Amino acid sequence: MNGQSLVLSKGKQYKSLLKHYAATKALTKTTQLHALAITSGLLSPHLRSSLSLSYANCGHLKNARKLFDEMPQPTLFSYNMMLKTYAQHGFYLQTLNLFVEMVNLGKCRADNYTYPFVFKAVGEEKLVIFGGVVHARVLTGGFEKDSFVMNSLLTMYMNCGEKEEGRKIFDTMWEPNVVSWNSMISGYFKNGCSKEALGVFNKMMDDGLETDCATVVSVLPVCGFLKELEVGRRVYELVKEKGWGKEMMVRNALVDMFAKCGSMKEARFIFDGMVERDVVTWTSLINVCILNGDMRAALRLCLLMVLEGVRPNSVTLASLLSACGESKNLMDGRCLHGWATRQRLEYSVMVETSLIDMYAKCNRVDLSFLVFKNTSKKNTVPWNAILSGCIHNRLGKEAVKLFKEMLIEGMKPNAATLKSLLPAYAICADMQQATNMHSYLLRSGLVSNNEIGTAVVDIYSKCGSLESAHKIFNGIPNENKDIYLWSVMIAGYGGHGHGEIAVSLFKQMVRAGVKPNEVTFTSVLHACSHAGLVDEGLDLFKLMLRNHQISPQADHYTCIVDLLGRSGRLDEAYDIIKTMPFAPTHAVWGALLGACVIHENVELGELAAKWLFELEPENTGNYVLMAKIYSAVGRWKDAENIRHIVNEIGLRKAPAHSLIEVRNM
DNA sequence: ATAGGGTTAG
Repeated sequence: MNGQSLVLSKGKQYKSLLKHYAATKALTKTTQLHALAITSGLLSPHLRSSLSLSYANCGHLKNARKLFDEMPQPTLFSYNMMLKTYAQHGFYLQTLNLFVEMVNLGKCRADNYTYPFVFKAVGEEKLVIFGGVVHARVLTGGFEKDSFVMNSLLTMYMNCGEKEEGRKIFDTMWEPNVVSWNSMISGYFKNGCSKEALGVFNKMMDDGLETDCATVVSVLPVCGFLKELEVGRRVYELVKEKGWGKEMMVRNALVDMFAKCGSMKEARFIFDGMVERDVVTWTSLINVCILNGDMRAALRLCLLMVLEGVRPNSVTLASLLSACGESKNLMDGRCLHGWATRQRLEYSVMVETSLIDMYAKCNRVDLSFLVFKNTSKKNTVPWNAILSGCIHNRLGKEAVKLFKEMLIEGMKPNAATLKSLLPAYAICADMQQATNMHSYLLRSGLVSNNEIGTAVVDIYSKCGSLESAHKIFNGIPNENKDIYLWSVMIAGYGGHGHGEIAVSLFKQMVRAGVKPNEVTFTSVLHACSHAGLVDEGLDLFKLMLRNHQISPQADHYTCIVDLLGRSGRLDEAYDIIKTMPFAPTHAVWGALLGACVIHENVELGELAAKWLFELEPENTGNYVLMAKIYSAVGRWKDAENIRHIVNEIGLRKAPAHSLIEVRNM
């Protein structure tokens, strides 16, 4: 054997070895062979290609790219493999960069394998403009009949939020297959068109088209969202008929669908019938408990999950943490924070966001900031969370400051950012800042968004400029005036003592065919009580009680007690409290006590105070008010006794809680 | 070698 043929046979041997290493993801062996190839001078372009592929499969992207770059003329296959590797590992921008390099430098023509990787990356990065350019290349390149290319193009548009474009691709497709149909279902659902998604599925069934596992996995979340239990059951029948019930994904989707449709029995039946359960199965069931408000059961399931050897992921923790926030359950929230740390999940964006949100909702925004400080700040979601956390704790100035920092960091605010931020300007009530923000919104074109428009009206009202608020209100077309906008405008006038205008706006709203809800009634009753429109308020309250779609809440009773109490009709106020269908809250008794202070009524004052001392024994304000009544009527001794209690509470109360180190949990 | 599916935070 001469030298030449020895090299060739060695090269062949190495190539087949690398094929094996790539399949078994043997990184160490790949590295060893790489070194051997260098030292023996056998590193040919062909071997580089095999080595690159092996590194790629082992997940060592750096070396894969290095060897790729060392190839004098990478083949189309090598390009495609590199693109695939980047796309599979979530390096979408690198995918697109390499694609541009490959096409623009004229190195290779893209083929039917290239485009799906590219469209995947475009869809994930939501670069729809770029996607359109690649779309054009697909057409000029004559790929419009390739089902893989066209399906990936369809999904790309759906992932970019362009459902109309996606639909167009589907409608003009040469031969839509089951993947195309499934993509339409999931695409519509992702874009908030659940009805259309269900329509696509029904059409598939009616036309007797081919369906598969992915079809049912796509349509089941739609059934759950729409609470279409009957359709969900039909899908379950289909699953049994086709024998897809062994698939974990199908079973998980069934558990979730039945749970969301409120059929715990069927959800449990599927769950219990599963021999193997993964983290998604458990998370789905945990979510069911959370939905039912049973945190203890949810935590018990966590324990069972761990005992079965299934580890939680960031979704599991995010669900549990957000439940703690909703129920102001700081204790469990902190334990879960510790669990997240031990599971090395605390630096996942989703967990960070839920932690920020949970602490803020538990009124511990100091801890939210501690978590936020350690986030990467490259994602808008944690920013939005800390902004809404500030708002929840009425830290308007801090929110505005954070927003400015966010802009400086180069973050792009989205609609959710502004929704979180805008109440800050209403809290600050600083006209200058509000005007600046308004012009920012006008420039960004976001004012046309209904929710944002409502927020602007609210800001101007809170800043005291009812004229500006009303001008914007009038500028919104009548058919776009929804209940939120009306409520804000009514509350604006009510808050500044213009009860008559508030009531007349309320009547206008009803005439315009917008049904008042609990919030509108609170606003208008509040307006009446501020302006002393006692009978007007009583009439509205009676109207509300007669309207059976609206259930009177504690807020409404507080308003009406305040209204009657301020005008001196204390006995009537107490009569109303006695008719309440649920236990009066501290706010209701507080309104009565406040009125008793104004009108120096000892008897009812003592009654209200008795309840208040029981409901919120630590609130010194109640004792002070009662002392005030005693002093006013000359019962100095009683007043003195109560002031004494206030001092005792003050001494007993711990000093302001110190910042607790979360990291030590 | 290439396309579609399950839990989820602001």
